[in-house]
Amino acid sequence: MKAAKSPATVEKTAAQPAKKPAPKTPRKRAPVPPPKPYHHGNLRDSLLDAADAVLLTHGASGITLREVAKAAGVSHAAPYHHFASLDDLLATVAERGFQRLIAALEPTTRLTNSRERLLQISEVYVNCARAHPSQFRLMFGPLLSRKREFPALQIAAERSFGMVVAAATALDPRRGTELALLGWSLCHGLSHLLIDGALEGMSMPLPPTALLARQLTERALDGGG
Amino acid sequence: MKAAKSPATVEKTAAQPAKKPAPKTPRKRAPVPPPKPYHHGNLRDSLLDAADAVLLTHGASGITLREVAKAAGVSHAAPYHHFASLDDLLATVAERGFQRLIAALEPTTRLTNSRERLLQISEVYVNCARAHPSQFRLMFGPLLSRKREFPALQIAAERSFGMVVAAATALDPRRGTELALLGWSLCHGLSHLLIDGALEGMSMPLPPTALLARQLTERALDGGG
DNA sequence: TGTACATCAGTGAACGCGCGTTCACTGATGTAC
DNA sequence: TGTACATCAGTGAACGCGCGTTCACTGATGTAC
Repeated sequence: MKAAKSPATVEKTAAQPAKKPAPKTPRKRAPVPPPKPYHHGNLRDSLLDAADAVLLTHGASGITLREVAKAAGVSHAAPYHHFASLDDLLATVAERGFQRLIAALEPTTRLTNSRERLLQISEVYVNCARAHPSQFRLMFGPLLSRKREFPALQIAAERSFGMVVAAATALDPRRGTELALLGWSLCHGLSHLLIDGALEGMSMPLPPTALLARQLTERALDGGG
Repeated sequence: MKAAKSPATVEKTAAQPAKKPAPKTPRKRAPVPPPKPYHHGNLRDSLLDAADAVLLTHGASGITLREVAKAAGVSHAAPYHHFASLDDLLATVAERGFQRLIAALEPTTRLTNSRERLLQISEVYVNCARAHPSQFRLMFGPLLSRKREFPALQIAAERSFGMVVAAATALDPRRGTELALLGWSLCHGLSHLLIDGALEGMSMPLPPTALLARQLTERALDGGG
């Protein structure tokens, strides 16, 4: 890239002495138009980050190829050099969601108290869903049923569920799978009810949402009725 | 309505003696082109039924005003004489979904054993979701967060949750709401995991899906760990 | 170090499509007289 | 019972829009010599 081509640079070096010196602050605030190289360097990752941002701002239904490309600052045809299709991109976004969940669950593997481990997994799971609701919906959306077409998504999804099974099996070696499914269903349902607004305006006393996951899981472990 | 207007009736009574008797089967299979009156009579309900059918055949993402109108056999502008917008129609479809759930739950109210009542509610809930997965997704979709705009939807949703609360309160008068939320979350999450295909190909032994709801709820009531 | 050239990774125009919604219209219905 | 007329409930054309995807292109990069 030849810097001399930029008009802003030319103005600053050659033409500056001829100008009146007064208004220099606005010039310094935006010194040079963004470098904006023709080749992006790491557009694939940038597109995935942009997709996360679009999920936050536009919701799960507002995520389109064109919107993601716009958020990444490239033309809407550029993503096709990195993803075969919109579904391919979305499956990768979903996969990263599961990887984010796995990373958030990772600290719980160091807990030796199996019961506490399961309780913390519950908290993490629901907090994750509440922090990234649209990504959560995408992770369990229509693409999950087609996970055979997206092996990386399948592996990440299985691995995250495997962490729940491992904790449940540590607590109950004989019926760990069933206990895992109980805990997973409970947290998954609570997450959905919370992020879908099903509980809002229900005119009934509920504990603070931040405590719900632990509280309900405790009750399920201790016996509810 | 005047019965004499129907051509089918006329054929059967007056014109029958004059006809040759041989080929009567093809005539009777498709006796007359459909009456297709200009005025439908009960298009509003027909559109709602058509929407249910579209949900079954095209899934939750395939339900559009035009598709519903086509399924009902009318032009795509006709629904606007009965619904203010697509969202208005969809909110009514979702409301009918909750009403269907309420109707399915109704027999459980006659059970005197509170524990058995809660167990059957679990079964009915998950079976309902599995029987009508797309409708289930619509019921808890984006419109539910906007239930203030659709009072009938809000009332139906609250009433269905109220049935769970009533059963849970009968079992545990002190902490009924919490128990209801536990049971509801558990069944809601299990429903989602089942209909979204999250459990498929998970390479782990699971009990038959028809038994899962009761089994997991039993374990939550008795204590899981 | 320079040059020719293949390859990569962008651009922007264009494609066809289905969507929700609006509009002027028209056929059917119900009612007052 | 007939007739005039307002109202209702359809039709079909048209609107603008955003979508995923394709295409010919071009600027940038890397490599062989």
